[in-house]
Amino acid sequence: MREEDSNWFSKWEDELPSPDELTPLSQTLITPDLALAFDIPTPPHANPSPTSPPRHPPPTPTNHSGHLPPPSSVTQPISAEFADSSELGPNSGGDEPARTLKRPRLVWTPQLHKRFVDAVAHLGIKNAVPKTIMQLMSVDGLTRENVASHLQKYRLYLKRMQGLSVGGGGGGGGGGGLAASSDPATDHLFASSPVPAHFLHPVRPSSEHYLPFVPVALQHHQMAAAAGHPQLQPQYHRQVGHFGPPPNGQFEHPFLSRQAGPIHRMGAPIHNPVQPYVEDLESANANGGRKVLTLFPTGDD
DNA sequence: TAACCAATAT
DNA sequence: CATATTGGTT
Repeated sequence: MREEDSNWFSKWEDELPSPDELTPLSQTLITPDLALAFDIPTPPHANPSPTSPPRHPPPTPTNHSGHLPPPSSVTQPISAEFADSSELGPNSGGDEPARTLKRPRLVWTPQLHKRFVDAVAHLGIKNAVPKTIMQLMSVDGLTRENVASHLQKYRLYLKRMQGLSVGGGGGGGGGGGLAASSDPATDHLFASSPVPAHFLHPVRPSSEHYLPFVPVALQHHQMAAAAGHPQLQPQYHRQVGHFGPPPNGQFEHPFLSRQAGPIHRMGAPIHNPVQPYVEDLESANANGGRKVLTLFPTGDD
């Protein structure tokens, strides 16, 4: 019985983006093929999820007297764009059997995960349920199932860490480092994002959340952009063994490959508290020789 | 009914 | 191993 959650009325606050800003979902995660297949008109209103009309989030604050998140600082057009354009099944024509189309596995990139964590952190453990998280993330294409699955894993990760920091004895080893990266075999993606401190106990009312968070999403019809660009995020399914060598010594990540505009950093703190993200050398070896490089341009967001 | 969660399957 | 999918509850 977890029906106790009925207080969130009080919280939520204006932190949440107004319904209008919220759910601009149209960020193009839908591949052109998919869109066509689904008969999705270009205009906003296309949610691939056949089971979830994008409706306003829970009880919308009757009166948002306040303010909502900054208009849009750097609002990165976060889109979980899958790769598309590419070989299709048998049917060269590709004009018909759209039904029964399966989406490619979603790849949780550090960026996406970060958004995920931010959303969870801002919502508070209590309200951090798949649906809400999904809505807050505003990442088009993201489905509740996607988030639910990831959330499950994330919770396990948190639990593991909690048990590790204070327990004692058990296992020996380890060393506790609290926020430090735990074992190489345990964290992959999760370690790349800071874990909100208060993820275990009910968020203290006094303690508001932190971070500004910018759920806003672009309102551009990236459809055109996506169509024009061959690939925004070709993350079909490719283990990150090691990306090709920098063509000219310049990194080019599939993610930031788009958004070529004047990116200004809002009130960026002088120092970036973000984790430096260092990779352990021996740890990789201990795992069996599989070194996963999850490096990323920490310069985003 | 729809959403959550945990377990299971790919 | 990371996600997706399913089953059982609420």
